[in-house]
Amino acid sequence: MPTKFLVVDGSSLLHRAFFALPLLTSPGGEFTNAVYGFATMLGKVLQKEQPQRVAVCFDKSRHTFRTELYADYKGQRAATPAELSPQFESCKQLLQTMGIVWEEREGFEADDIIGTLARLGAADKNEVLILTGDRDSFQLITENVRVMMTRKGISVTELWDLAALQEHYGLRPAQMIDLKALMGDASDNIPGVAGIGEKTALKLLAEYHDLDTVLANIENVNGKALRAKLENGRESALLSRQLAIIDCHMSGYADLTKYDYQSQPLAFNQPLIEFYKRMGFTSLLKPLEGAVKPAGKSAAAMSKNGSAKKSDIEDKPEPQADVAMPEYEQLFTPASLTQLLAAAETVYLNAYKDYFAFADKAAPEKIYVTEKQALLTALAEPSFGEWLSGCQICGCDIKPFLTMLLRYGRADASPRLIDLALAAYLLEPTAADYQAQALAVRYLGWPLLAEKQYEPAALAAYGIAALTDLKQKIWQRLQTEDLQHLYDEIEQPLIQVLADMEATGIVVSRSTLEGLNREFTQEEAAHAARIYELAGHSFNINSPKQLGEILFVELGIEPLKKTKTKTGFSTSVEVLEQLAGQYEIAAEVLAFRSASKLRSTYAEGLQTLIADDGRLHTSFNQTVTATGRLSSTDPNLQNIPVRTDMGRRLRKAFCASPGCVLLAADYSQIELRVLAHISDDKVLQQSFFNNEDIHARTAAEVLGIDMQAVTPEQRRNAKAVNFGIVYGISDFGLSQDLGISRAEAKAYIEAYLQRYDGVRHYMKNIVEQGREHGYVQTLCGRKRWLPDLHSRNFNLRSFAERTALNTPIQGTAADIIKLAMLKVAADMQAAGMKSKMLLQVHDELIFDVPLAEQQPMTELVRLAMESAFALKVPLVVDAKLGENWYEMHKI
DNA sequence: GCGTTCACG
DNA sequence: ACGTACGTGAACGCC
Repeated sequence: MPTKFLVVDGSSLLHRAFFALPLLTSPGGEFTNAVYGFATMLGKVLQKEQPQRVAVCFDKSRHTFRTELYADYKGQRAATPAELSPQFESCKQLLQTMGIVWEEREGFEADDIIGTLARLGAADKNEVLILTGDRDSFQLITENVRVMMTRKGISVTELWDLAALQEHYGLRPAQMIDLKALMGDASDNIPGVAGIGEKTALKLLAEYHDLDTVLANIENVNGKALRAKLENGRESALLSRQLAIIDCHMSGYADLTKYDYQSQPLAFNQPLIEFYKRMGFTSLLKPLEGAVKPAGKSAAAMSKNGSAKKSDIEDKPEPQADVAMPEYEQLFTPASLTQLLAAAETVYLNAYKDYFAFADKAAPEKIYVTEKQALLTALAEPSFGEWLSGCQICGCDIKPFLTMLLRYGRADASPRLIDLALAAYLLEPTAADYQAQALAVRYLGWPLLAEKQYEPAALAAYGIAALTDLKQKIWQRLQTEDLQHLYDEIEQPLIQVLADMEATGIVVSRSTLEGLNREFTQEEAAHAARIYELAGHSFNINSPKQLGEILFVELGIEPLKKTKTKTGFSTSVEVLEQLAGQYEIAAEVLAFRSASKLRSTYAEGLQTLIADDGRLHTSFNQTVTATGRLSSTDPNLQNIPVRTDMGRRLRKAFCASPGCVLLAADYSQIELRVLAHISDDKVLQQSFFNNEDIHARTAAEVLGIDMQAVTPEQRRNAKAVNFGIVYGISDFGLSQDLGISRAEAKAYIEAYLQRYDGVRHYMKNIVEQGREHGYVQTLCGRKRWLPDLHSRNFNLRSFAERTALNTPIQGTAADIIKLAMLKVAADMQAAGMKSKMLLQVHDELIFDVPLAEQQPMTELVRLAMESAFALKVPLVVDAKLGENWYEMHKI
């Protein structure tokens, strides 16, 4: 029985599929159309042909032996679209899950590997089938080698063998090379003979059989013009022939057994199911309906009728059950860790829950795991800290470990850091998970784990095992995406600064919070009592469902709005505010809610997180936001109330250390200044050069009046418009914000854009740019991918367009303050300041400052922040000093 | 675990 | 005609 060997041109098929199908995206936002097309085509052929061996070949880079021969080979070819490039990686993941081997080699094209494999595979009367999207491989056809080519997009495949070639071209396979040598190939930029196309070339080959004979008989060729063309094109034809010949004798492919392929029913290939789910290929999961699952939760569901429910497919990815865990040694006295890893220059670190896994990069198979408690004890060992400070740590999200070192014993620690989570964040800032296991799934094609089934210690070790390959892959991607400098110059150095801030913490007065708690509780009770009185009975005011029922059913108030899911009545502020004038109960609910929020989230909530040192140690997350901002959790110290006085009084609890004051330095209008720079809008820029009241100026411009004549209300409206511009304005949004009609809002926006022409152009250009590249960028080059700019869904597309407008502005502001933090930290160290940076609140930095350093710190911080980044307009910083975060006095 | 609400820039 | 402002995190109710 002869073997059937399927050899696939991966590069060609992906290109084919990419251009044939609309730009599809996965739930996670990755482009998927090419992979989808590839998967369906490959699936069909595997099904139909049942090959015993399969190999998929890819082009490696543009540089091949053909470009050595002829620099312009494929020279005119457009760059691979940004939406396609990442799909090659996804495609390789697909192949891995299917157990299919793929090949690529520097200096060669996919065709050369295909040719080599076809030659070897066809030996001993075995059969080879080449699946491709172009005609280049026709020259490889023999008795035993056939070519299957996709046509009409990807829906139809046609089979080419010796007979088909004879019928269509009247040629033998080897003559296909000569055909190309004569007629050239526009898509590969093979010149051929100028002025000779397919018709003439075929005629010549019919008469003279091959190129050499044609060239030897030029004088016999009919037609003077044609003879001249051939004479002039002789060299070009010979070169073209060289370029057209596929190299069928590459080394290293002799062992074909590595391509042995075992087809597996989808239901038994959990990694493939995960992959399809991740890609959103629901149609490819169809075969699962009615299929029997191998094991796991769904067994019970199937026992009744023998078929899995449809919901099994639509559920979240079901993780793989049986993955081999690496071996590791659990150390309960990790002082020995110092000895075990003492010689390591780079240490791999992976934390999972309260377990920390370590390994020496030079011998990564030896993994040690310790529990957090044991590690904390070990921190007291001087040698441990010394060793750590001298080595390099590589892992995912290293900051919590560093903060721990700084907080518990090793205040001097500053190891060099390679944080793959941060690197991956730059590549895909909207991903949900940057743990090593998750990155291994996305970047290495590892199967999704059923984490519940494993010990945390084993999972910590499992992540370690991925780090070597992840480092390679992610660094490579960082280079090709041109994001390395953001990692080197911003994110990586920021780790240490943030860890210092977290370890330091901010003093919070428990007694102040307790006092406020009593006050808020009283306030809350008073409003609750009045609400029950008005309602006629008591109920849970905090339940939007119960409240809606009381207001809009029992009391018969006309409902203004439904909740998003349309399951109930909306009781949001905007609704209640509209009702507050007419119904006392609405006003009371608003007051109740506000007191309730201040009590539960702040007065009580913050107290639970005060540490033994009397301070709050927040965590700044560096990989959460889509724009590059930081976020803060446990507790969130970036949303401490400020807008109402009642709430603002919470800030009295945030105090300077003894003998210190707090210094707060915030950027004035940083986002509008960034907009003035990016849009190059001269009116906006002039405002900042003149240090004007920016909102008053906007009102004056839009209304065509004098700045001095602007009323407070006019200024307020203009402010809303300025905010709207930064957010990616819509007339609806503005009308909601200002409580005006859409028509009025629209007129306002139009008037604004009349005066701010640069902004109008920015809004248009940035969306176009995003559509073209697939992403938008900040001034520092931070990227955000926006596949929905191509969506045919109006909603998704509009959202993406507003995001395209906002992200460069918000993200650049985020870049700037990060740079400022680095500069401030460096300058403080250089000046030997004892002050401490405590908090970052997006456009504001808070410091703990010894009394003696008030003056120099204020100057240092202002200077560093204002000079952190050179925009076309000045950056202006307002600074304040005070004993606590409430009483701050401008300086 | 998800939806609603509301605190911040 | 579509249904909307950008970016977060925490508490709470409810299933």
